[in-house]
Amino acid sequence: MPNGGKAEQVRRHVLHLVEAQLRPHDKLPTERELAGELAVSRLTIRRVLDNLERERRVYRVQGAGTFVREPQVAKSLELTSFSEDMRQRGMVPGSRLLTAERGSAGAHIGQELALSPADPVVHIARVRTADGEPICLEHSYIPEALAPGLLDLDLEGSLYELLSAHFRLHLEHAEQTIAATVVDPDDAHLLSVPPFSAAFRVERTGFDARGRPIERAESLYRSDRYHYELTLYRGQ
Amino acid sequence: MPNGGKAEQVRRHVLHLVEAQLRPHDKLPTERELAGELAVSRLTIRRVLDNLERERRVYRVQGAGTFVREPQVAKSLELTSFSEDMRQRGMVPGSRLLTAERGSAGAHIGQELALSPADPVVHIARVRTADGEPICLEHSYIPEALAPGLLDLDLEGSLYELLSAHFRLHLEHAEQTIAATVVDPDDAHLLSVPPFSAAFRVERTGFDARGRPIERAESLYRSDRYHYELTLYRGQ
DNA sequence: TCATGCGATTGGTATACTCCAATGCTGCGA
DNA sequence: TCGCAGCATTGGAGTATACCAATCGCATGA
Repeated sequence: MPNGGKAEQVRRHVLHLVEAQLRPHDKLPTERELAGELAVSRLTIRRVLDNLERERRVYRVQGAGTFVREPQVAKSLELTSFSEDMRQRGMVPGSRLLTAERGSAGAHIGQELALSPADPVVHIARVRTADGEPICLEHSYIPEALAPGLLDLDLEGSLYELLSAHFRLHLEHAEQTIAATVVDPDDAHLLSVPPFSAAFRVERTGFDARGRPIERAESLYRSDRYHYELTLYRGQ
Repeated sequence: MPNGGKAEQVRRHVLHLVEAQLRPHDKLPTERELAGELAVSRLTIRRVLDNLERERRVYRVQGAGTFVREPQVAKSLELTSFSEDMRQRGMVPGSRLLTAERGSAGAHIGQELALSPADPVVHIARVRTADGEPICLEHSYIPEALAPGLLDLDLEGSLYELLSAHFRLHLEHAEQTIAATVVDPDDAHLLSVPPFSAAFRVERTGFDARGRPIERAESLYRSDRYHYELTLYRGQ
């Protein structure tokens, strides 16, 4: 048996139906039929369909059947790096390094990163670009103790990929606030937009799986070239 | 049996442990122990724990056990009505009705609601308030065929609760885009902010469980009194 | 003293079975 | 022709059982 468990095979079979054979609102075979065709128990079928239902690929109506769901236009919001995000939008990510220096955390950043104000942090300021055009002005702060020698690496690419590959720091979740604002003249120049244009101010603290703060980022996004698209769901 | 099924009882029991008895990273009883104590089968326990794991209340390590997860600070972004949202922030929601009229959908709104441009829609414009202060200027469009007589109801409260209670229209998910903008003088007056202040422009199409568009809403939120706070997770 | 490996424990996967509850079709009767 | 009762179908919930796979502690031997 080269491929995974039965559930995995069932999943592939059903997904093939959903993606290639059927259209939205078409009815899938009944659970009992699937169990018979694929020679697995109905409970296994149900576990697979439970997952597909959670992933919003199908919906179920008791007494009626299981049906193919209308495909989503926008993905639900997930944690991605700027680089990933831009690649998904079909653009080539890049950045121009403005600042890369060692300093003490200070009260504000120290608070966010659970450090004392005197602890050393690495401060990186970059203009992030997509297809060469400025999109975002980003200040990142990383505890130096977690990433010694970070300043000697190439900081033009994805910071997260760097932290993951060189320091085994894997971002698992982030807390983020998003506000609307207007850009002041200095920042406007860096972003190549007129002064007082509309922009997003995004403040993010990133954590690893153990709940340790890894990074604080404070960014300014042009609103004319960047907006959020997301799908929201009713909780429970 | 006044309360729900066994799974529901098990869930309450385990949730009590997680919230009141144990601390983060403490070990829950094993699945077999829980099954014995609560006199249900292990499979029922597992279904409950599967759900709690998805909700990030617990985490599991094969061969080791199930453990209480570190509590989340901010909730992940979920679909809520303006009224719910404001109540969660500890404020009293309200609204001032500006417009409530019947009209034809037109090309743009028709497109979003999957109607032809001539189909009738109800257009409701309101200033949404929190503790009496304007927060958001909102234009809502609802297909009249789905909610006949909507205009005769009290439109000062939650529109979603109205649609749910009177027309069995239950919002299940929404696709939303968020942009940063500045408010023009007319809208600034309605929101009691200076002209050209920063604001969010939110455009949302809401769907029911079958994927039918139910509502289109185009809103303008003051940024000085409203911002997004959310927790993001790495996908898969 | 330290490493190795074995075995008990714990979650992961799969099966077969039973009964319940919502849906929706069919046909009968007014 | 219309409405409704009844029944087959379909997903929902629960049980008992078996075996697999990762983990961890303990005992044994170098």
